[in-house]
Amino acid sequence: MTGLRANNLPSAHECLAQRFKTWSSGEFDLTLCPVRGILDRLGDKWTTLIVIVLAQRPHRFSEIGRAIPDISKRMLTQTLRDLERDGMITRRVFPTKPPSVEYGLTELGESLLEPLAHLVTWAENSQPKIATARSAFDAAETSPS
Amino acid sequence: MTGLRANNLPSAHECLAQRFKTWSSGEFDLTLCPVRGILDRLGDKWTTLIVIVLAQRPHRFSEIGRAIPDISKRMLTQTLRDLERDGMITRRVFPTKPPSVEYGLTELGESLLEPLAHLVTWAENSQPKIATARSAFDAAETSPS
DNA sequence: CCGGATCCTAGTCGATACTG
DNA sequence: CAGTATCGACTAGGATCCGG
Repeated sequence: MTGLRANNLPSAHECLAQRFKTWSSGEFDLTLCPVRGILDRLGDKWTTLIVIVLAQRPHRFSEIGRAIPDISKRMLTQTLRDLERDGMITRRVFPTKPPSVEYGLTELGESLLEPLAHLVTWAENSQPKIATARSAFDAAETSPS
Repeated sequence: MTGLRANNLPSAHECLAQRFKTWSSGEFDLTLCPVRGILDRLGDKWTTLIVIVLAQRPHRFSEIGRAIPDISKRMLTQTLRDLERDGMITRRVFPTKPPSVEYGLTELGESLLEPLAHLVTWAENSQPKIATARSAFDAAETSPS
């Protein structure tokens, strides 16, 4: 009864519902769910942007900074280290003078691109609707009656 | 040369690369990119969880709270209002006594489920790899030489 | 039962200055 | 060039009290 339809595109509904039931059944604690940690990472201000930049080709430290104008060196360093720690990017140091460092995606990092592209596409397509809903909501707020 | 293969699944690489080139070409400012705002929303601590909960069926206020044990009323209220403002969820008030409110996904909200399910699936599948990479990285840090 | 208002803490991020 | 260190502003988020 819980079988997903194999040939057809199963509704995202079912997919997520199944997953959620698994999570919330038994004593699986949502609080400790590792997926949450990962999603939090993706949600932070810079990770996704850096991944997208590196998706094109490996970049050097300052190159990334130029591609993302409003990131500070501090955040760039920190986010890169987090991504490296999670095995999403590689860090190659060339002992040239002055030294140069090149960052690139690992296989794991590249495997993120596909779901990420889906999400970005959705965001682009939905952006007008969201903007509309938002202004409608705000208008209703400011003129209640 | 830049044509995407139409019949085959185009690599996420190309998809994102195209998108990024569009973004960074001309004077399109990444800072103002509306997609960033949307991704930030998804990344905050509670929105995704609430959307997943509501994906199963409409819920009442306290029901959501019980499904997500470690959320405070404050954050629940705030996140729900943000989602409502963005047109992702509906809010129906029943003038019963005591009053009850039911939240449910709109079409727009449901359209998010699919890309979200992709991402969650990816996160679950990649979680072991990430854990491995993380412990390897930490081990290398604590014993440098 | 639903949620608004207020207070307060803890983490996050940016700017700046400094090292190798 | 590629970071590290320190400080300070900002803000997300939890606790609590209150009203409908």
